[in-house]
Amino acid sequence: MINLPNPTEAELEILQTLWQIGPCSVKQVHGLLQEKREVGYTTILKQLQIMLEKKLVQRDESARIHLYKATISEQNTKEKLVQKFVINTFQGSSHQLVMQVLGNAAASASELEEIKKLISQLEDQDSTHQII
Amino acid sequence: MINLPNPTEAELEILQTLWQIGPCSVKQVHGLLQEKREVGYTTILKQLQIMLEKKLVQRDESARIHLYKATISEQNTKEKLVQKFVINTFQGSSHQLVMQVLGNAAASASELEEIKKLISQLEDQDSTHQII
DNA sequence: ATTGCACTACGAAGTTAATCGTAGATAAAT
DNA sequence: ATTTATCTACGATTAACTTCGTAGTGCAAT
Repeated sequence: MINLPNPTEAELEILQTLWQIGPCSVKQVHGLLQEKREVGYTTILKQLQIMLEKKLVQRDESARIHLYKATISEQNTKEKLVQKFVINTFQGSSHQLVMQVLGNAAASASELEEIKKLISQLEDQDSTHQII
Repeated sequence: MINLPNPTEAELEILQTLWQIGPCSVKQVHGLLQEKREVGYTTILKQLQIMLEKKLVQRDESARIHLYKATISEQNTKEKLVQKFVINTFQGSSHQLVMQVLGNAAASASELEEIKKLISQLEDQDSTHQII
């Protein structure tokens, strides 16, 4: 497992659509992004070509219309992005980040419930095999 | 209240030290950052000058040695950075971010406790004046 | 007064990101 | 077989960030 570079903003935007709907043509990706903001077709094409060089995606060239798909997983990518963000912004304290987000974003009751549930699970784990 | 641009990575690094120890000379900032990584004196100087133009800092020029201080608050800045990050990476779902972080970063028992406490407070608020 | 030191100002270069226009190639439609 | 539409390839441009070298300025110490 070689370590690929973190995707940039524009690249992440494209990856999100690849994650959502699987292998795509340039046209498809462009169509979806176009709904959100004005962007040229060749811009997306070029991005995908760059991402191919960086091995962030791979493509199927068997047909005339090339199909691109992400080579990196959504989960793993987001983990790394979060990690970097926490280091830059909260000097490595993910706990601080959570407090910040919870205090800030109005969470719905059901969301809070879900988070509580996760915490309970974590606490159970902690009591058995200590992580920290 | 005009809206200042989000600080870049290098700028954020400098802001963190200004937030920590208050108004600083270039020398002080450089000294602290130097402990973490190799960086030239004039690099920091230039950064601070740029940040001055952007109004991210203001400076006291009364003495020969200029003193810089942050014009934007730590809290507010981090809020905005988190907001942007959540939009880019989790398509606006801060709830997803929290789940990701909690599931990932091993939190200590006391930290989990603290988070639970915050959630309880939030739930109390919700029952009185509905936020969502 | 001269020299030296510490600080600021400014310009320049190197990088990376992001965007798009033009050209060339392939297939489809007339 | 031409023409038209649809793709891909590639180069160029622009802007932002980051970094640092050089030069100038003024204070301080001899």
